[in-house]
Amino acid sequence: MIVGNQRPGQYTPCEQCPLRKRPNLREFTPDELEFVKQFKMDELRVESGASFLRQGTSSEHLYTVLSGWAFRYKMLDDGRRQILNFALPADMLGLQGTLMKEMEHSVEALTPLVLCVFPRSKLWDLYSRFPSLAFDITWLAAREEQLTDEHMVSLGRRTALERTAFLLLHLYVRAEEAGMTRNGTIQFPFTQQHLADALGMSLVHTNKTLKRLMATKAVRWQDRVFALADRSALAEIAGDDVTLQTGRPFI
Amino acid sequence: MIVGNQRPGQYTPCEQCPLRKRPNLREFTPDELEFVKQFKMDELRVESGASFLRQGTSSEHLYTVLSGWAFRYKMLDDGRRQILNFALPADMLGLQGTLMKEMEHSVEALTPLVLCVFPRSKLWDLYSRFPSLAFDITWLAAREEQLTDEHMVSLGRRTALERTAFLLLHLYVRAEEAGMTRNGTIQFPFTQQHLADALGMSLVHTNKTLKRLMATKAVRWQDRVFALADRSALAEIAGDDVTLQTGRPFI
DNA sequence: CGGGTTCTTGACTAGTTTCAAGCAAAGTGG
DNA sequence: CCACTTTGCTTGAAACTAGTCAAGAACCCG
Repeated sequence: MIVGNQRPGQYTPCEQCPLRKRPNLREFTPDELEFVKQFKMDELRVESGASFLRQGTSSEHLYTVLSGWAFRYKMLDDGRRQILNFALPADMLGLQGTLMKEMEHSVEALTPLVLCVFPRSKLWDLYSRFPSLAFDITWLAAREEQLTDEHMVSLGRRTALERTAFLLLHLYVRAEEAGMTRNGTIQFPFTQQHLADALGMSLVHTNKTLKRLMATKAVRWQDRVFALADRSALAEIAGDDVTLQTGRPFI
Repeated sequence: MIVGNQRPGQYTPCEQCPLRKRPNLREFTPDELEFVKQFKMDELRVESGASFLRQGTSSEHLYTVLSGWAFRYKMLDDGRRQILNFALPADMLGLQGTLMKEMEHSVEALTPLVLCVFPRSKLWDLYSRFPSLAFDITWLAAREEQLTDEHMVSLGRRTALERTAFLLLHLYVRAEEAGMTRNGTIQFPFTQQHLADALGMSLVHTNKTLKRLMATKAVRWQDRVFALADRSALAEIAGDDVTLQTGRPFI
């Protein structure tokens, strides 16, 4: 695990934040931008496969994903793992660890990850001086819950095929919003084991379900490249289409 | 469904809020109390079985449970239901509906329910003038997510017996914190169908799993009365004990 | 005293996991 | 540069878990 900013030359100033250019994100006022600029204390690069937040520890920092993929997960004592959600650029991580006594989940990088680091100590300052930003943080927390609620329906009540279709569609749509797709195609960085741990199924059954799904021609997924061939067919199989909140904030 | 305060004589002024007496809850400052008092616009009584928040609608209000049980749930088109979480006194409901365009889940009363009603329109006021309360709302959102994360592990990775044991223990502990238990005993207001929908299992299988669990003598549950006979045995079966955050806020 | 809801049980079926083995691609080290 | 190992994907068979169907018992309410 790499701690701290290893390449100071590549530090991204908030004025030039690449996330700012994305259409779906709400604008900062000049005041907010000025505050966020000094709220950001560092940039952290994490190599893929490293867990930079761990269940049972308290985190001094709050993070926003600048680039790359991560996932939140929980482990049981005997090694069973449940992936709770994936994190993409503009998503916030570690809020629980700064508000609560300790984190109850871990976060691992799926790809090389660049994170903006915010100190817990200035969070109070943010809440006092920028209620609009405080609002945004609450919004992000509520959205994260909305995503996990939806995933919970999959785990509890959708069939293996439905839930696999739904998760792939969900991830595709989020990646699309993050501008990571090209011609209905995206490089998914996870393995079938990750998918299995997210879907609450065994690896073998996930593999067979994936085959079954690909037999419908709605999607293709080979060599880590995923192609959404027929969205409405996939949504049909999933039993529901995926819509994301528009005009979302980030910090 | 009963709308508005039907019995004005029973309106609970915030100074005399019964939740305030509970040990685990954080205190308000006099200023905060004064604000909350005028933030509370009404008291709502809902009869059991009524859904007072519905997925697909936007809610003008935010609620805090004063007394009674409720549950958050989502329905699929064909009638499958997933219960996401239960709500007890001091829990906040409807935050998603006030922050987002619309609710993505519904909430139904399990018992006659009394709710404090807060208008969305004054939420901005709260964030501007009382950062401490804004912090509390974020805290409550983060906690709700923590609870659903844990439940998600159950649905995805715990066996039927483990997840049943865990949910019962979880509900008992929360009810205990809310002062609703007596001598290791509590009146649970839900049916096996509710439990099944929370556990992501069929009614029949839930019933059989419950029998199996009761055969261990760790718990008893008859005629809606639940008795935690041996907590450590139950925690052992669940694979994990339940601990709640201490010093929680409420509004 | 019905009629409805909830709980219970057994038998059967469908879905899922586990076990085991093989293959391909990528990475490692002499 | 070529064995060798590791990782990820794939497949079939057997064992187990959970769902569906069906029916009866217990209880509550009006």
